Amino acid sequence: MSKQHLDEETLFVVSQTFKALSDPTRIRILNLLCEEEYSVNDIADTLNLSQSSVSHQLRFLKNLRLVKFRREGTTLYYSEDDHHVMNLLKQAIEHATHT
Amino acid sequence: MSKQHLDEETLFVVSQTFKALSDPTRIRILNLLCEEEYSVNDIADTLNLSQSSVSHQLRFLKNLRLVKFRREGTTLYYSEDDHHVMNLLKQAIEHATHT
DNA sequence: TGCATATATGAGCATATACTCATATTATGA
DNA sequence: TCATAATATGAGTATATGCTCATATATGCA
Repeated sequence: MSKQHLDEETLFVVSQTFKALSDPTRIRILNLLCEEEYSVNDIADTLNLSQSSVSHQLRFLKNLRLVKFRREGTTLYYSEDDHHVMNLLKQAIEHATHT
Repeated sequence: MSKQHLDEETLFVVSQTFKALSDPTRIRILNLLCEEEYSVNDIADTLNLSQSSVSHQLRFLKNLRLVKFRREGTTLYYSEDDHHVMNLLKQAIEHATHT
């Protein structure tokens, strides 16, 4: 099941994935998006964050393909795009709240 | 299942847990320890890291109770201490190697 | 075209982090 | 007690990161 030696690429992908989940702001954003889609400003308002900060973090998450978006006029609605990673987050939250 | 709002402490615990898993060196160390116990120098030799670096990272992981150790003379044998977090790591590795 | 709204982006800054080097601590055995 | 082996720790440094502020881009509409 688990490998004796981890190659460079696997190591990079895994560390980047967890890095995405290691920041409280990104966790809060992903925790919102796992329920339903949100616009950038809705995320900022809901979580009391600046528009710029949210946009920067969304770009980060989009680069890792953890979120996606659809356009409606000038508004972009973001939603989750990696069920597996979202599952890792949910497990960790479950674990943290049960201890 | 998932909470609407994440309280400060949950957010902190979850982010710290993923931060532990977000560094390639720590991933390599944990990947070793999930198989069997290793001494500090064995880890350093196996992974080609300095003794100091390994010791610093082990302290980090020990503070989060992700690893534990037993003493045998002057040698400390480290092993995993959080099955759940190890499971998160294994899942991520599995996922990364299957894409 | 011109203006308003929504979002993206770049620069700058303060903090966090992971490493190395040197040294301290701890336990063992002669 | 002294020397050695294994590990821990502190200081210093280079890089990464997450934020803010200002500005750019893009879409819709009059």
